[in-house]
Amino acid sequence: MIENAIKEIQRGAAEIIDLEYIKKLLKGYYEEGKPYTVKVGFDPTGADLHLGHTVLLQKLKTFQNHGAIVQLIIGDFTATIGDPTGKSETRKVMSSDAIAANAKTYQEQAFLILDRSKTEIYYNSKWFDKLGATGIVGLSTLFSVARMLERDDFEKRYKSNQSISISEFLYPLLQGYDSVELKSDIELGGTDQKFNLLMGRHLQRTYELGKEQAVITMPILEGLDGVAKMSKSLNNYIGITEDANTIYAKVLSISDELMWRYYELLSTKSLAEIASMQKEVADGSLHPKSAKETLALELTQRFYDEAVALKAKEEFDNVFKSNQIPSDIEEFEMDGPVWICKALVDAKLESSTSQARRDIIQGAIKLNQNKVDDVQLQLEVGEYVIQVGKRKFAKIEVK
RNA sequence: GGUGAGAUACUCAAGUGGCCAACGAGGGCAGACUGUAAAUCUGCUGGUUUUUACCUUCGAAGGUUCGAAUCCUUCUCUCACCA
Repeated sequence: MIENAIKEIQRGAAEIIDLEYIKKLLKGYYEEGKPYTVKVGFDPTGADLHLGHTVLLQKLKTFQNHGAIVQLIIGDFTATIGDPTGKSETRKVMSSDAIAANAKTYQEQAFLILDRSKTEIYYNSKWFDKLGATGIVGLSTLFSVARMLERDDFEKRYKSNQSISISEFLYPLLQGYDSVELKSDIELGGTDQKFNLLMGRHLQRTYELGKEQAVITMPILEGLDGVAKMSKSLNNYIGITEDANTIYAKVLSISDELMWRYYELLSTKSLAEIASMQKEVADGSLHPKSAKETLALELTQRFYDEAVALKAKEEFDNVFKSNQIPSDIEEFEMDGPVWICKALVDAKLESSTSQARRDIIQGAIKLNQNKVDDVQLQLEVGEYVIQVGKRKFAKIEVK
């Protein structure tokens, strides 16, 4: 049982620090019924979850299946500082209302995966407000600048002459202090969080808690382009609240290589199953596209249900295999006659009439399935289905 | 506090008085080919129904000039070295 649990926990993990401690916790649970805690932080500056976040959530769910209580931290205090991870330099100071709203949407989305009854929610302003300036200065004496600069992000930025603000040095300390306050047993995060996670261990030792949290880092999921990490700002993400058709279509658009990565990190199929599919694709007995369809169905189904997922597949096949028009497209009404470029902008298919003009010249615009080649075309009264490229559609009624 | 270097479009980066809506690369979008995949090839990539034209843009504000991304002044920000 414990062996099995360990295997599930190790799956896909980038690095596990102090596996022995995790084994001990599992033993404690299975032999004596002792619960243990797994901490995870959430930065409330953005609340829309995408598949990249679910890698972490799935792992937390695995822990819940094996007796863990998840400590979900809403970093309302740390949000005022900004995590230096990555490059984001400027971040607006958030109002507490906005943080509360983000925290709420975050929870709604997170509980699509997590077990609510095994999750505790904390706002870290609760202890940081109490800590005060003295406490924070005290905290900052516990770590040296030289060690802080060992951190990869900082080192790179320092060497490439980019600015690092003092407050950013504070961030890892504060995140680590959360672990002291909650006496966490395990903390999870992305590989880019490793430094911050290790800080938790360092501080727990300094504060003599008598234990040091184990740390598990999960790989950062690549976005749809297969290169950069999945993120909303790069627009290479699959949001978990997107509609079923979109999720299905986006999964199908990833490269074959990336598909295996997604299988490993997102699918609930066993590693053995995945390996055998991989083999079948390699020897030609399974078309890579149908492997991808299976994945797309699984992921769509996770956030909806089987019937909806199957419908998404059917819709997709209709549109792209048989070149039909999607059944559910946005409709716009406008007064005629209307210039086609203007209509494209009004239907939100193009960002400007100049862009629309360029796309017409390139033959990217179709009107009722026929290519448009006249930039000056006026749409007279009637109903039209207008299309940009392969995937953007709108229905326009000219009055 | 002192000295020096720098800030150009989504990113990197050329341009040091008119040939600049601004070289090049990446990214993005579109076309061909496909499995809406990848790879490859091609085109586009500030805005505007004046589209071989016009308008706005090179950290900010002023100034010089017929003309400024380019010269001058002040300011803001970044970095390096010294203290």
